[in-house]
Amino acid sequence: MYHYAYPHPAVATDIALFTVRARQLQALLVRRDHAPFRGQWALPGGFVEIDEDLDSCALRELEEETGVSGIYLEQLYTFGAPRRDPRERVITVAYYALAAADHLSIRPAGDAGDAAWHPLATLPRLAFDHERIIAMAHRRLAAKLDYSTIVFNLMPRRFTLSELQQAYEIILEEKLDKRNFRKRVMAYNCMEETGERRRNGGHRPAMLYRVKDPGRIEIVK
Amino acid sequence: MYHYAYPHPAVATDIALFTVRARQLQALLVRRDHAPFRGQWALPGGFVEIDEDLDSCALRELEEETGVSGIYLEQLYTFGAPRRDPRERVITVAYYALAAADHLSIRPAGDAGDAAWHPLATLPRLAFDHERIIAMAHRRLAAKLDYSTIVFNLMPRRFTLSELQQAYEIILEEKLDKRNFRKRVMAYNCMEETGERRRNGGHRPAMLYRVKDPGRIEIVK
DNA sequence: GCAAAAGTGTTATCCCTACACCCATGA
DNA sequence: TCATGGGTGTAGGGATAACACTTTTGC
Repeated sequence: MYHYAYPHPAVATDIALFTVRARQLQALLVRRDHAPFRGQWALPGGFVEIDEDLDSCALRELEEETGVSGIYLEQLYTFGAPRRDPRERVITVAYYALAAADHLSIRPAGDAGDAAWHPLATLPRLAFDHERIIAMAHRRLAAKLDYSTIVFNLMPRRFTLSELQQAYEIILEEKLDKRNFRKRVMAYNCMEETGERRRNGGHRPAMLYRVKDPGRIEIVK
Repeated sequence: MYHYAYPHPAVATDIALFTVRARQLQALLVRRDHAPFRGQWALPGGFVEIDEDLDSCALRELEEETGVSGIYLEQLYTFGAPRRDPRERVITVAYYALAAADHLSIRPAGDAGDAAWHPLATLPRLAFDHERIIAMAHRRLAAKLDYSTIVFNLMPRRFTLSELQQAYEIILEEKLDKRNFRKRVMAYNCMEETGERRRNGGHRPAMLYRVKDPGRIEIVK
């Protein structure tokens, strides 16, 4: 037992991990197998350990509950309404994360009985205030597309310009002009041709690009 | 005594309240009269009560420690490095706030033995990681000037366009062109002439403006 | 009359937008 | 040969940036 002279809230992190799959923006959800909200879908997340940094907690929880690691992660907002968790006062530091859909192996483990991608357009009812967290993360991501190169965190190692454009269109929920789009992303000067092309059905193969320096992502514009 | 099966961190809020005074961006600091960092300057703030919303906590602490109320407040970032407070694990949800310098009466009270404005250019050594919080709040404020009308939260009820321009210049740390500036803020269409002018030394008096709808602030652009 | 800030328009440049056709492939 | 997505350039319009002189006051 741990005791304190004043009541302390519990602190957790929750992570909205996004990817673009099957031409949809999808979030990784886990099915809860404890009360409250047992059986319902929720964001991966959990309580902060007493000697653990917040970012580390988010990464650890994501790894434990879903097997996902090595992704882009950014703090989003802290939600602390007094009754957002029926058990006790829980303040959650929400994060959002981005990953490429390809060979990201989802391994359900830990608290989570199940982990799966869900399109944002057809989310089930979520536990706690997790719909709000996802909505805010989506807004933030869409805003960042306009002034940063954050989008490359959603792309696989090699990708075509059409795939990149699709990612933008799916997140922003609007069509973009192909020629203007290409001019713009080329001006970022952070991609290079691989020289290889992808053959993909009955049409001209598309050039595959890669990010020049995957670390130096996030330049504003 | 309150006890828990697992250790719980303490949760606090800290508030970086900015104003523009004497042609400088200044932050409101309080002098600590308890350990740790006794006698050093710090941001106003304190622990979240168990049934209290985070925003409410920030407003309450600001009021208790400085007497300031009725201002613009926005959540900034949550800082939770394990040893940022030597007493126990304290996670702080940082806010920033904006106020007009005029008749904002500072009343030192509560935990704080003293409260005073300090120019960001000449901050004393601060307690905890409060320098980082102020630096991040300044960056956020500067960024928001470019795509919102947040600046009006720093202006008194009536102000001149030169004063408004000075606020921009002080926060952005760059000179702006007078004619272009006026075109731009007039295009926001959220100010109106009061009809009165301010005589202020040996030159032509300046028109005083007011914000049309102080509530409807924050429109992006 | 002189110093000092208030006030006021026009022009050039750059960026963004709109827009249509040929190319390489698989069936 | 036809259907499909890949790939390319230019011209017009709107927004932004650069720029200088007159006005009103206090001393």
